[in-house]
Amino acid sequence: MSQLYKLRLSLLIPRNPNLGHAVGERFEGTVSIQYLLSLRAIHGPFWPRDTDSPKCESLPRRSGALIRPGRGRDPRHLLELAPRPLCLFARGYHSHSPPHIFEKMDCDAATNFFVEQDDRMNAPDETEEEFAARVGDRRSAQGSSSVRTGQHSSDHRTKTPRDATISAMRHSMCVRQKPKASPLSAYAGEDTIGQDAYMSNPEECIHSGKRKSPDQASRESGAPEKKRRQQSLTNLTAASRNVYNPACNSVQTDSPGTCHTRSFDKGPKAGKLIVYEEPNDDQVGRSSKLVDGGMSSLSASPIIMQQHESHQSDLDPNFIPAVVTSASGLSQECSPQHRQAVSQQIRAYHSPPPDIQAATLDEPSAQRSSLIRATSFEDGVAAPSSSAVKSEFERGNSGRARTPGNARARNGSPSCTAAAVSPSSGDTTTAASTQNANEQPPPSFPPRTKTTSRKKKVNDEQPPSGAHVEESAAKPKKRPLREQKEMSPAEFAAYISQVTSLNAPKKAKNTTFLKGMRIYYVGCDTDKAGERTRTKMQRLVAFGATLMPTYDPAEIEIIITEPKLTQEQFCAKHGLQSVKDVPAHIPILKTSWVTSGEERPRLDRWERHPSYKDHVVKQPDPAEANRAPVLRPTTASQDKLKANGAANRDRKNEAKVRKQRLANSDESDFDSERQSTRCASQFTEGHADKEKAAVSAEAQPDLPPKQGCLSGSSFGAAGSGGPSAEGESSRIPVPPGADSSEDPLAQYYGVARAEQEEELEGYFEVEPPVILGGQRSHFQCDNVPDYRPKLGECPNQDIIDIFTQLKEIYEIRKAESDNFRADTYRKVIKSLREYPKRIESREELVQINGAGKKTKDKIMEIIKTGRLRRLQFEMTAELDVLRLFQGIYGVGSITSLKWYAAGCRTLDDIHQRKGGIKLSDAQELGLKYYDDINSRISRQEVGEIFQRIKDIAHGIDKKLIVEIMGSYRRGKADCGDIDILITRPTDDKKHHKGLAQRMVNLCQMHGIIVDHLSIPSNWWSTELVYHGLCRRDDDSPVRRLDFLAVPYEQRGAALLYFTGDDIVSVLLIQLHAQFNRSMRAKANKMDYSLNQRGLYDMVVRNSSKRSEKLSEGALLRTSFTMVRC
DNA sequence: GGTCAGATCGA
DNA sequence: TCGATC
DNA sequence: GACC
Ligand SMILES: O=c1ccn([C@H]2C[C@H](O)[C@@H](COP(=O)(O)OP(=O)(O)OP(=O)(O)O)O2)c(=O)[nH]1
Ligand SMILES: [Mg+2]
Repeated sequence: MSQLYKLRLSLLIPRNPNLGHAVGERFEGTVSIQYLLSLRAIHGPFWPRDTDSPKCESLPRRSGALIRPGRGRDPRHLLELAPRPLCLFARGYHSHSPPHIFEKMDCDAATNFFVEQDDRMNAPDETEEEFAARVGDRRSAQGSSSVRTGQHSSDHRTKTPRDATISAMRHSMCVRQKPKASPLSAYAGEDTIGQDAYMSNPEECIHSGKRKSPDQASRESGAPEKKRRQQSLTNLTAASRNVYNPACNSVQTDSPGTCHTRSFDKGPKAGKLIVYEEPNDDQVGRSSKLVDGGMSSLSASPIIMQQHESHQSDLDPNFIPAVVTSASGLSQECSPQHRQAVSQQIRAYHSPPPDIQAATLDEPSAQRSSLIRATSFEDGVAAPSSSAVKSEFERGNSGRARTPGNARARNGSPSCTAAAVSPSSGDTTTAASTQNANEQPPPSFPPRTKTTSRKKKVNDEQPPSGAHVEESAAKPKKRPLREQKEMSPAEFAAYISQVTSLNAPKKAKNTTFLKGMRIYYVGCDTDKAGERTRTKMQRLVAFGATLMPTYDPAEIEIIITEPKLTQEQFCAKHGLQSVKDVPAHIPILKTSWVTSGEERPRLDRWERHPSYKDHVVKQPDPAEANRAPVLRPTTASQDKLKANGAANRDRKNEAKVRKQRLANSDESDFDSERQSTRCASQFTEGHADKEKAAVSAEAQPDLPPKQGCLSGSSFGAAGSGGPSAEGESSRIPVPPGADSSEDPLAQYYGVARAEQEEELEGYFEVEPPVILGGQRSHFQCDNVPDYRPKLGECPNQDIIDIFTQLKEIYEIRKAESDNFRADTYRKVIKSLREYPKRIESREELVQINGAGKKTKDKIMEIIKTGRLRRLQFEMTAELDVLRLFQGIYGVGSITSLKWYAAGCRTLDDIHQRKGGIKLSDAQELGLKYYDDINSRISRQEVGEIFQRIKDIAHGIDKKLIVEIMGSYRRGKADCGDIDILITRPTDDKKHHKGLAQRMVNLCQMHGIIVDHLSIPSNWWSTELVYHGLCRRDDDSPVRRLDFLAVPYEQRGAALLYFTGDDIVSVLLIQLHAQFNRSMRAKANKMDYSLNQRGLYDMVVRNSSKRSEKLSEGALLRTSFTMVRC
């Protein structure tokens, strides 16, 4: 029995000016708790605004009211705004939406609820009493009962014939989706379209499935599929024990086109997926579609993903079971019984209309999809106040100058003016008139037209001659480290060294940071090298280090350990009495030392770490002091030596130095090195000061902060701040003097350690204001929803700003570690933004999702002291350079680091190939069009370009479905690129193979496409990815253009993928809200696999034990994607 | 102590 | 296989 | 860095 609540909701999402949606207003009425929950589930947690009426006891405070549909409007329209149903999952899984939602909304309830939702809301003219009387009694929801019965009710698969099912779906959709003449219909209009499209889906599938001959199917799937099959079989063999008999799955499809709801109870965030199954056509057409997620089903827009036929098409009946069998692999984690149980939960389900893909795809106007609206809604929620809204959308990325702040660091402007490359002349495209996609290969296969010289694929490779192209889909997967043979750390060290050395010759030159350094790494594990240990070792080797497998004081130069490893443990591992036994000349550093390279060619960061090592730390300062000195000398002998200098610890100095350098001009490596060294020494002093300051509480925050600021912010500041010090440092070589600083350092260490041990890497205090200043406008919090205490800024903006900085740092330097920390910060930042009031106590932090102990500590520190000590220490200079380089298309963290190490500091350096660096074709273009590519594109321009391309496409084949995706589809005010999805119905038995190429060729001829960034491996496929550069006209900037062609059956999944989630760009870094990732993670957790092609079931993942065998069979795939049959 | 999305393309 | 990108 |  559902409880009723009075609800006054305020829709916090202002209208999205780009989509012309008006969402706001208010709704007052009575609804059931389920309704509330469902809304919340869809739209994510919102802060309760009016706490007066809705008694949301059952709802966590935070999850309060979500919406505020228009006054007098049927709030249900909001459902139609829901982006993608599965969003729930995503939210539930990644975004920290309280799991309880899933708990409360069990599958049955959710499913039924959706069907009945009409009845759960009061009619406009209905009194509360009336409503209560009606809704209070569950059975009252008879209206849709028939539908319900057919669709959801039973746990057993409905026997409803396919047609019936479909019609039932339609019916349900109608009921549910189209609120009576809702004012929203304006944009809800798609529903109709959606329905049609939706309905056609299943039918088409079946159709195509049956229509296709097994032969054909197998042909299409091609070799890869076979391979996979073989592999899978192999796998099976290995794991033939636990057999999961699909036959046991009552859900089996005997009736065609049955929809199943699958529920999952794994983990706290369990949810469910509703799967639509095609008729069990043994040979072909078996496809499972992910209709949506539990609650999502309520949304008017379910998403359907169909598997590509080819995936299953050639699976023979026998094979399938086998595959399933392979699930035995899973059995270890998930017993057959369990799976069976789960599967039994599957019920027939009538999916709601899938407007999304259908609508969009079928309907040209890209804008009006509800999805967009939905998304925008989401977006709005996240950020905004009305004004905010605007900001949300408009601000998008535009706010932050795409031109990286780095630009300043840029000495020379990259000649961005380069003219577009003229289209290749002899294009076959010419022929491109309107031809239909034929089964048969085009008469003359279009030659690849890449302007740039590319040798690679010969497009024509796949002769269209009728047969064969493998569209395959076998996807290679990377094999988890754990699959590798088990080895002890020492063994692995030796192994990795060897392996690397074999491959090294090639790369060697780029990975020299640690070249020649004999490093002994000690992880936390002893017996066998775990994932972390392996990763670290690999990294060390990758950077050129000579990894010593065992602890041999005579051979070792440096010891690197994990922060967590205590000195006691260290000693125990090596049979030492105390760390003191470690020769003074061997510094014990943390892993971060390697990655913390400062500026110099070799990663210097590590310098700051010399002090850390617990062992060392514990030891009297002298010890460390000694080490540091020793280090230098050592380093002196080697290139890296420099880096080692204790001095290095201070990044600030270096940063400053660098900045100066940059400002002045590049200096030779030598100089730079020397400088850094000098600086370092001074730094130490600086640190000492800081330390003192820190120790004495914040009594003397000034000095330290300033330094920090200086280093971090601007030159000028630097000069004024720690003036003499820095100035001198750079000028005065600090020879042994540096050593003198050792003492101070020692102290610093002591203090620092305590803090550092926590894991924070050394960092200096920085003045938040300075750092934060420029970026603020880019934060979503800029505009705050009215329910927030203050408009314009989040109550915890300062914390957010600091965390944002940390996140950025980790992202730019992800090459050196991983990106998971940045992800964590992202989550926390998001949570903080959603938190309505100023955080004052640690207890409150419980509500900040994603914040663990360390994060909480940081937050508290910020609250108490106004700053995070550790924060920046980042050498802004280096960071700026890396960021600058990463602004070049095709250049990521690793490449930027290499270039930096090679001595490059500006784009001019890159141009000149300073240091002998090499650029790929794409990077070349990225450099050439640096500014263009890094600027946002107005919707207007995107629309124009898209229209031209679309026209061209339709000139080739009117049946081509060409739709714009990405941020444009989401309604963003500006776009980073132009994403276009291409597909084509196959009802006339024709396909779009080769048409994408013709599109590209024609676009080139028309001067729209100017160059290519990457070309599909096979043009003759219905499934391909193309990246290029285009421009509206000769006077317009060059823009990135992405084509994604997919088989018609996969359009749903492709749409889901390509539409993605909102992205907030901050200083060249894209921060995806992670919609795709989270949804995929969710699917994964449920033992499904979701990708741009569809949702796959029966994914077999290597289990620990099996891994051995598997690994042996090198061919082993990490997972098999099967379709339930 | 493992996992953190899953895929394509270039080199 | 790795790096970058979607 | 968090979570399982
Ligand atoms: O790591 C990623 C990046 C993107 N995508 C999907 C979602 C995204 O929406 C789509 C297009 O990518 P793009 O980089 O163009 O992002 P966008 O959302 O269009 O934003 P913008 O182009 O404005 O930067 O590809 C992913 O799945 N994973
Ligand atoms: Mg885009």
